[in-house]
Amino acid sequence: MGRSPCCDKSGLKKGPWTPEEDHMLINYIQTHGPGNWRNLPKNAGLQRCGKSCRLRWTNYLRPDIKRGRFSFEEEESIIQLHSVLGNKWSAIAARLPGRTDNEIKNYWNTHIRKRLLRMGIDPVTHAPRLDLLDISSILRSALLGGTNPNFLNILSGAQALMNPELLKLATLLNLKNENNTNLVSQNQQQINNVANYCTQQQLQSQVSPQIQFQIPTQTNNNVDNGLSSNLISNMSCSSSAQNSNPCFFGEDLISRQYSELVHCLNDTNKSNMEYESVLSTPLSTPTPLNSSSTYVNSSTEEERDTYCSDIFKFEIPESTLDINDFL
DNA sequence: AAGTCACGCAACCGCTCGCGC
DNA sequence: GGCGCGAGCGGTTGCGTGACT
Repeated sequence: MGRSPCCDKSGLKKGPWTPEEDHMLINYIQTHGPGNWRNLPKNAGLQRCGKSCRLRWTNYLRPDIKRGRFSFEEEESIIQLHSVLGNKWSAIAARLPGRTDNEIKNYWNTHIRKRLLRMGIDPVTHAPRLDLLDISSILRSALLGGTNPNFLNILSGAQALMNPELLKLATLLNLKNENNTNLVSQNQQQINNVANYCTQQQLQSQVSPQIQFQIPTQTNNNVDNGLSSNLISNMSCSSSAQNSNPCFFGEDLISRQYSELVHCLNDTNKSNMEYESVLSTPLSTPTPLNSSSTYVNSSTEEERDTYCSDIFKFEIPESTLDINDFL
């Protein structure tokens, strides 16, 4: 079955609408209401395709359309909705009063998409583009005890892409390794388990759109239940992700690996005091994704970049990581 | 001042879906 | 069930404009 043209295109005008055409269309719709787009141009005296009239009305002339710059709240909503709905622009527009699907689509393609790419976030999956960073090698370097004076710098560079709890763990291990060179040889297998997990997680995260939104809650002081459970919850996908993501990583394996690791760490410590002090220190203060309190509508594009970077960023204050505090 | 380039956005195109016959 | 049609949706295009050289 051949596709019939939406209208007879001969003699119909294309291109930008003139103010006169807009006025004619508005007048007609105000009198007769929208609908029956096929006959509307003829009845309104417009030399336009009905489809073109509908688009002009729905995307530009409709009185309830909100013009102007997108607010941070709207931008945040778009990102969140897009992570769930994908390129369903009409569905996203339905949840943003006054915005059209076309406008949202354009804004996504010209602003948000580019910003996410700059941040190393895949705009399709909303996952960090870990293919740009060999995290497993960084963690291995830390976990296997290679004394790397630039380790914290490496972590700092990686911090925008990594799970904050992994950073804490790797940082901690690096520091512990400096203090106890026997740790590696004694617990090689456990450490390798974690490193291997990180490698798998790195691969998984490239197809898991939910991971980057697993903003952690405040770290629990309890080493065993706090670190491992919090870390596990962040490494694992959300319940919805578990249902949809075939790559979901079972919690049993993660739990076992981290129980082993935490047990290993505890064995090497006479006291948990310094360990807990590390964990209780606010290494990260992630900005809640849902928080709108930090938004300023009049902010510049650069400020938005900064804000959006902060969504995925967790600070590691140098003072917090003063090695002397741990020794 | 003129030319070039990059960007943003309105509009178009082609496809799918739903409904009535 | 098949067909025709209208409407809607998502991807793409092309023009206007401002920045840059």
